[in-house]
Amino acid sequence: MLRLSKLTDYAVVVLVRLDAGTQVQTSPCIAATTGIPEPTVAKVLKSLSAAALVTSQRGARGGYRLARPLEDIPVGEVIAAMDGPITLAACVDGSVTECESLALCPVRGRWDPVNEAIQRALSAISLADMREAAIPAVFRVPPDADLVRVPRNAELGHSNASR
Amino acid sequence: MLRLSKLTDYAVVVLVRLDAGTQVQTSPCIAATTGIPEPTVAKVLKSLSAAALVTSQRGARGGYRLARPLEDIPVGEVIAAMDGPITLAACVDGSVTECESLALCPVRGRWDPVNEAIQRALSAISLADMREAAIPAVFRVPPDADLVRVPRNAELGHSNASR
DNA sequence: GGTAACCGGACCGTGTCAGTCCTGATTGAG
DNA sequence: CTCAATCAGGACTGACACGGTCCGGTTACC
Ligand code: FES
Ligand code: FES
Repeated sequence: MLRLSKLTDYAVVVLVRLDAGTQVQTSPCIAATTGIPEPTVAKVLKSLSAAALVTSQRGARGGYRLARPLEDIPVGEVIAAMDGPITLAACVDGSVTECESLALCPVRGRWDPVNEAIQRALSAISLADMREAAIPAVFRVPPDADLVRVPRNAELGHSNASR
Repeated sequence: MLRLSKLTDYAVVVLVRLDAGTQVQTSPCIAATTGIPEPTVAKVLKSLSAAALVTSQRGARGGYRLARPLEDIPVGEVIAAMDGPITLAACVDGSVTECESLALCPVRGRWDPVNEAIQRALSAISLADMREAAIPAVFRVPPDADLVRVPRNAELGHSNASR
């Protein structure tokens, strides 16, 4: 259904959450304030760090910090960081691979304009646009509260309640 | 990787192929001229028929025909016919379902503008645009040749040669 | 009536993905 | 100096959607 992976959605949530405050934030802290399971948050942060969207501080009192302001992060870049490059079909860009019966395919390489249009649309929207849009104040996290360190064994209450 | 399903790619191939000639074409015939396995072609045609993109003629000497000229078929409609409605995340449009921890999600419903941008990009490109683009003449199928009926047990030679 | 083609399902192997866990490497705090 | 907190990177597993195939039934031409 042309659906992006759930990890990408989490990445946007984490990045927006990371925007509050200038201090580094640990993955357990982010997990607690977003409701996402902690191992998953760690995984997302690692991918984001590999893509240079966040900077990491190792060691005790370490954590993550935004590498760039949200305004400079197009949503397409987040998708590319999590799900790999945006390629609708197997035969876009210069990749000649994959398509086995490419000698017969009449639309060989014809997905390129479509792919390009999507990439352009995804580059025009930044994470700030997604944050700025009208969100009920209830959902907003206070910028300075909840930034206290939470112990690793904090009760999150999301263990097996959903499914 | 934001990749669309292979069936959708096949659908575009089949639709472009169906544009040649005004007569109805059977699925074995299309399968032979495109190199796609015949049962798969039948499945694609069925989905396309359900979406009213092609019209079907039952009975002997039956087959499929384009319901509209290629110019009037945006590629987004084909994707919607094959992969369902275009919904990047689970929470777009009015669907409040799926998102379990929606009370915490800070980007609730914020994928809507992104989704909309993609839909607009996908609606602006028609199948004719994908066909018209420069395709080497070698890959073009002669418009009137190969339109002869092929028996169902024709040797296609794609059984296990590729993998 | 026979035959050729579509119709609408069900069916199953395979591959990808979400989620978890474990073992290091690094750095600040005590 | 020692320890604990935290990130880094990979391996592993179960769930699930997807690609692909097949079957009985129906419709229309010959
Ligand atoms: S889909 Fe790649 S050549 Fe046809
Ligand atoms: S992804 Fe749907 S509410 Fe967050």
